Amino acid sequence: MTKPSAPESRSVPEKPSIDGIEEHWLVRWDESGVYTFDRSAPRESVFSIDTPPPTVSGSLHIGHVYGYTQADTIARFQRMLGKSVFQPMGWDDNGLPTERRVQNYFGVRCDPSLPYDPDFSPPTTPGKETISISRRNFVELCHQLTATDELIFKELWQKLGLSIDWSLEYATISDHAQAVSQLGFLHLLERGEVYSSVAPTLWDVDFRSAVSQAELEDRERPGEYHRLRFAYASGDGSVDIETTRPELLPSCVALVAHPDDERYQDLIGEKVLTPLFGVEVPVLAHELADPEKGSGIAMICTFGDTTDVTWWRELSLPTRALIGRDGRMLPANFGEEGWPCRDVAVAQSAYADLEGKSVSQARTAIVAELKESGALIGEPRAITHPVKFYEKGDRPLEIVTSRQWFVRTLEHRKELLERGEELVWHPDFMKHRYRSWVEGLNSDWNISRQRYFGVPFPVWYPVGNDGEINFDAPIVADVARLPVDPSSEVPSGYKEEQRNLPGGFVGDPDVMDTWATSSLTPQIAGQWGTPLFDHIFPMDLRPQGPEIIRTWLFSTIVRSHLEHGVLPWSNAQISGWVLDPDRKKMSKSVGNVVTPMPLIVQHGADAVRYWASGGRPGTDTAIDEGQMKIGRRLAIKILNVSKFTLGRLEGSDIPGVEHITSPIDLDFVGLLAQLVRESTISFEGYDYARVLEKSESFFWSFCDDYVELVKIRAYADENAASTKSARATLALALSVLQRLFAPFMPFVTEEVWRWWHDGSVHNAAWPSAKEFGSITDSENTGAIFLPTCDVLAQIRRAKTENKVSQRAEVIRCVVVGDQQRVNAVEAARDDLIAAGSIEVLEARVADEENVSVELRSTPTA
RNA sequence: GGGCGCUUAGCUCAGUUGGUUAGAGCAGCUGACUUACAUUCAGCAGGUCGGGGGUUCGAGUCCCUCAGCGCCCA
Repeated sequence: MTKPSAPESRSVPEKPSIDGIEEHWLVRWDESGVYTFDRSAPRESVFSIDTPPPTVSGSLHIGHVYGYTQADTIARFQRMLGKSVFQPMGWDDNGLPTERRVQNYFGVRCDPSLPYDPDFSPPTTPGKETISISRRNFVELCHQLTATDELIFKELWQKLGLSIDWSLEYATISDHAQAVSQLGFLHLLERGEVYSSVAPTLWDVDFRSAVSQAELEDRERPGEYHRLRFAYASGDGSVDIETTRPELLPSCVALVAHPDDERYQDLIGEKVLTPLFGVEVPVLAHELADPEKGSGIAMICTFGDTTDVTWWRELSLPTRALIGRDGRMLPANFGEEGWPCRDVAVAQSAYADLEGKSVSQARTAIVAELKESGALIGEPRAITHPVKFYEKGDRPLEIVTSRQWFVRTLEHRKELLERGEELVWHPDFMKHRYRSWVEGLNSDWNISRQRYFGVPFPVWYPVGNDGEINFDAPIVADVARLPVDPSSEVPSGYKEEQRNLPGGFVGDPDVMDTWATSSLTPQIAGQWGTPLFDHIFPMDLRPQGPEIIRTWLFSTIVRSHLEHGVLPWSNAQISGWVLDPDRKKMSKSVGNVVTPMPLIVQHGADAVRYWASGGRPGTDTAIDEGQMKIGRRLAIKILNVSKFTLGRLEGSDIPGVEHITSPIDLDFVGLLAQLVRESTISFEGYDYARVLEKSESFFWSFCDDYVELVKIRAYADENAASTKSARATLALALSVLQRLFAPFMPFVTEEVWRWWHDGSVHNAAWPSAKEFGSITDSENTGAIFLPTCDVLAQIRRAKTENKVSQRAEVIRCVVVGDQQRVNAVEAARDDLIAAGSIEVLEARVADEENVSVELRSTPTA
């Protein structure tokens, strides 16, 4: 612990203020490296935190302030416990949000077919016409824009007082991060944990990119059930199905009903003909067919939704894919292999109306055809149903068949569930979110994205002499060369001239899903491969919001499990939502998103942190400027009481704990010891909010009761034991309270701490029992101080009720009560007399409990 | 459809393994310029703890059930 400085170097400002202290201490902290991680610290004395880096292209959000502050209180507590705290900050810049922002900000579009233009510079404001630029130019703009965005974010985190070691700053699109990401990929490839395959893929037709299960969301959309009549292949009867996607009829491969559905028992195993196209398809049974839905029998198409994919896979059905990557109907080849039908000419003519049309145009067209043919029974029936969307997309997802890289997750489901149990969740119930997500996984993790600003796959593929690309034998990059860009670099053993030619090679054109890189933040920030990594990994804490459990938290566990065979962190602290002042969820579309900087400027960082620290893990909190005002008031009170208390200690040495001898002081310090003990336990259990609440309540009692009781005594004869006792107690309590508040209000506590200490409060030791010498809290703790406070309150009440000043003199005060109460009053007699301006104080034992107060002059009421 | 969480004073929230008369802050009201602080201090008032049922000597707390709100998964 930092020793109090010599009295002569103690300096308490005449008129202390919290204005300007933030700028002052930010500079000093930076200069003196208060938050610098000690790389020499052994793992057991390190506390490492894996904060998910924000996407700087996103907007500054008060939710970040909320969660990051909560994690920072833990970081600061651990630092004060003596741990070397590894708390880096990064920027998650790769991926779609940045691409979109660059497109809008500069008015450009990436066209990978264009050559690089070294002289290109974007217009200062986007023009009317979108400018097409090469991939490399586009990526350069991404870097350029994120660099400026990063500065704005960094300023916010610093202003908020996050105790980050900025020398560890990282970005998920840096060369280092790319190398880590590619290395991680190659390791998975080597072990067969990642594979490429042509498979049904969730596809956003606007973004022209694959999307993973984790990026899906259901949206309720209006739709129409169309009742279609399928004739039996035997020619002997028909069955009606209902579908919201009649345009997929030409890619129908089967009908399906629930195995227990009595209506269709006889039909299962039979064949039917699709209307218009005359394609013979089987009627099958599967549990996922919902008897309640539509007519209870559904058509399976390749592919209308994810259930189709499940049926297709589990029932081993053929593929007749008709939706292209642009969302338009592809050419169909009825009569050719894989496209059987009764009459090719009829089928082709029916399809001619659909080919090349968008999904919705094709629907209109086929409905007209079906109507005409009589296969559409009745009018379409309007319904509302959940439709799968890419979370950032505007049109329903389609499912296309394409080659993608997948990380194996399904076969590790059991182990991943066990990892979820092994992780300590704060709050505990958040683990259900993880469990239900893992249990509901229905596909391996697709990590291919057909985008530009991301980490490329470090592989090429050989092109055979026949011009066929051999995807099964990828040429992997040498580890020493990472990061590589296969679109501009050449695999060893080849020459650039051989690119895209028979006998040569092609580079993998895709980039990785952002999560494929973001899931490696421990490895990126911890500089995997260097000794640092072993000092910080596995990490201690992952703080994050609840909305990224299925993405970030999950994918990070997957990577750590597959790569290292351990959990990436031992604890996960899940914050709640920040709601707007009316307790509504904030969203851009509603326009109620609150940006944090103005709040920090107006109320001060300590005040905003006070508000954020009041939100318990997993608990939603409304933005409450009232709470921030209370926080500000608390900061000012800390300032003032520190000034006052230290003023009492001026001109003398600060007496040590051994000078605490007065009974009420001993009792008060016992309560303080209790507070410290409980606070430490709460903090160790990640219950920072309780620490703040308890400390705050104790602090106000310290100010309003203890200080009021002893302020006269602390002024009295400097050499008297009672004076020394009061001064020692004041000093100890102040020192402890300043440190208890330090994780929450780093600026004001640093300000007041430095008035009497040389080092930073943030490097000071967390208060502990040993500072209290032989004074401990026990069952009887509070037996003197608390009744004394009660008596004092009764005296105050009498004065208030009689509308006189609190300084008004009491001629006579009689306290009656049990023996303990009488003992307390006797023990605190001198302090009570001083604080209450009492002339005669009597205390006697009685069955009843009462305080009678006789004032000198009672005003005529 | 399955799951999780929440519901306590006008507002925002505490309330630990069941245990005196359910707490705090804010807002409200009434007072006091009290030499650290009026960015203060003292005091007052305000609740059948969402509804119903149960276990118990005793339930805000445990169990069942219903309702509303929020979220997760399918």
